[in-house]
Amino acid sequence: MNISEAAKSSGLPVKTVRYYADIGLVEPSSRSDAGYRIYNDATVRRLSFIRRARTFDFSVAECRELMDLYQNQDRTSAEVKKIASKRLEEIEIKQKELQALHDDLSHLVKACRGDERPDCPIIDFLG
Amino acid sequence: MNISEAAKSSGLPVKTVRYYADIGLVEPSSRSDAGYRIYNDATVRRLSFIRRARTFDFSVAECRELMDLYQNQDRTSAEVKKIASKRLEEIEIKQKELQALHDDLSHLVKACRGDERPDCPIIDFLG
DNA sequence: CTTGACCTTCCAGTTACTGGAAGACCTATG
DNA sequence: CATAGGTCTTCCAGTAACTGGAAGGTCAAG
Repeated sequence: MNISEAAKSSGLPVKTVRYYADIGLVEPSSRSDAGYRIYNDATVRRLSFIRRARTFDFSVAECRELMDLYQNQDRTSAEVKKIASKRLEEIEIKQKELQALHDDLSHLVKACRGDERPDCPIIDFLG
Repeated sequence: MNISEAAKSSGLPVKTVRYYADIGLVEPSSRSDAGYRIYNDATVRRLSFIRRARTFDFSVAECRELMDLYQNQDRTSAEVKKIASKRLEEIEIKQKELQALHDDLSHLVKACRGDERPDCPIIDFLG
């Protein structure tokens, strides 16, 4: 598989696949004579793994950590759960912040008449 | 007010106040003979304005836009409401995504025993 | 053989800061 | 008046995770 096939198959942009190779996160299984990156099923699986983990908001550093666990036969599920739980906590904090943001802003938008006159509670609040 | 007082009063880090001056978002009202940035009540209000807007997830570019509206006497509340409403929609989309993320991940974390054994539904799912 | 799509590397830019170094300045104390 | 330590300045570099683009090599079809 060349890079565009691997990209399509893993659901990542080509640029990102190349980037992951550059930073040593997922290296191609080999190179063609012309220097083209070649991916096999295993490496594409890793790319998919990363893509999924990224949709879960795992940082690339955490992905690297997870990859190590993924490939390590001796790891315990406790190690994995620890990382995932930490991520979950962070997501929950984010959710609360976003909710507060939403409540305040929606309150202000509702209070703003949105007509031609310049007085507006959003601006009053912000200023 | 020197920069650290302005920072404290506006609730922003000193570095950020300096940064906002650099990018021309909020310039100090003047400079001392020694070149120190001097802020007055009006400029500090603008800093607070930006800080609030940023907590609402407005980008700096959007803050600039809001600042223009704020300082332009002829702006209508409709313009301001339009920008804020757009932002609110984005926040709602983000909330949905974050909720989905949370549901999936919490499901996995619950399903993972987190013990000494290597089998782990989180890894199974990601891989 | 040519055309056009695809591949390579490398460099720069994105967002909104943040950290740190080098050096000027300001304030308080002995 | 000297000095110590805190604050200010500018400038440079780095962050995260890509993304865009230029210059040039490669490959498959017609």
